[in-house]
Amino acid sequence: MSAAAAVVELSESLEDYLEAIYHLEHENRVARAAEIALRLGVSRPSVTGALKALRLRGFIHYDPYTHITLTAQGKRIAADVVRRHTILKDFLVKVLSVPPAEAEHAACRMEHVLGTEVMARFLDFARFVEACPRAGAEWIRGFGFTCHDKGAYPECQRCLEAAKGTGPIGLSDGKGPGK
Amino acid sequence: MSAAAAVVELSESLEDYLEAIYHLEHENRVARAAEIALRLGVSRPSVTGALKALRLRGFIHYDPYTHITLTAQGKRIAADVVRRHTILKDFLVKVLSVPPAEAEHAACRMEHVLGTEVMARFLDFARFVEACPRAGAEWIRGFGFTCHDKGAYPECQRCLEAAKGTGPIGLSDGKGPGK
DNA sequence: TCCCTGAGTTAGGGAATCCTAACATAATGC
DNA sequence: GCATTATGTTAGGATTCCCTAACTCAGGGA
Repeated sequence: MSAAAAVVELSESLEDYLEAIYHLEHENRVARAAEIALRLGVSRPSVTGALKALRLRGFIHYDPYTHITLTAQGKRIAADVVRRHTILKDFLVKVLSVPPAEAEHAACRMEHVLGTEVMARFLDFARFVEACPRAGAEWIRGFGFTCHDKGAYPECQRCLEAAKGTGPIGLSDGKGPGK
Repeated sequence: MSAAAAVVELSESLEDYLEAIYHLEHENRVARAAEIALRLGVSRPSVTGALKALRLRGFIHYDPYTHITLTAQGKRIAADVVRRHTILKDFLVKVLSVPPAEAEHAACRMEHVLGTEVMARFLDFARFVEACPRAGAEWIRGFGFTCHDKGAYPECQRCLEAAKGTGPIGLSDGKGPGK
């Protein structure tokens, strides 16, 4: 959209590499291939390949046997991926009460597939819920606690009972084939 | 985990094919390759390849030049994908007020990456919001309307103003690099 | 200084997914 | 029944992403 729009489409995989480099650069000032491999659970040759692809696109400074740092453009993209990740994880944890470890995992996947508009809604909603004095965090907590502590918000039980029945949302009753 | 657990891991791509076949079977009783290709925006040879992969895994009845139908197992998996899609789209539209077309697109991507637990939270939350007399649909609509009609719920404006500021959620102020 | 170790790379492959071009089959219309 | 058209398949290739095995390079210790 804007002039700052990404010229090159990044694959999910390359976004993951960029994100890892971003984190490692923050932790250690530079990223090293072995650490990237460890973090992403891939082999070192896979990292080398990805680094070449990222350099080709102008996202990292890199030459064989040198340390790796993000270019300005790379930093911008990586920061955006990290931002999306954080927004999604926060939403999952704070609004939907998904356990942090699972939220982390789900955010890792979701971060690559949602557009700017949808991301903005996730962010706004989470903020709204935390800020709204009419319902807000307390209200949400009523929902959240049901996942861990059925008795914490007794006044919410009635709503939850209703919600568990076949509501207007969802095709089935929620006991699909599972997986 | 259970005996009903998927024995074979399906790729996102194959899940999409299965989903398309499911819909076409419902619309036309049988699915045909050209329609699948049209629906998924791929070439007909790509469909042939996918059909072989799905047959190999026991998800469809299929022989060259014949019509395509889902096996019992295929139907189960496909129905689950469709269910996830519906839950996510409903959530995006009803809770986050994402425009239907965009919600459709986002749901298409999300449906492949979220586990059972997270899906359950999305479903429960949407039902809860619609069922809760304390806040529920009205409350959510206050949020939703802000996306389309700033003045509809004036009593929500204060919360929304607060939410727009730098809240506890999100790394940046929301004006990231965009994409 | 020289060698050893570990980090990084190249070489060579495999799986998944898509494509185009060309061929085979089925269905339709006269 | 036969030609035309639409549908479906095969052949051949490109891309992405990952792997293992083997080689190269750089830095630390004797």
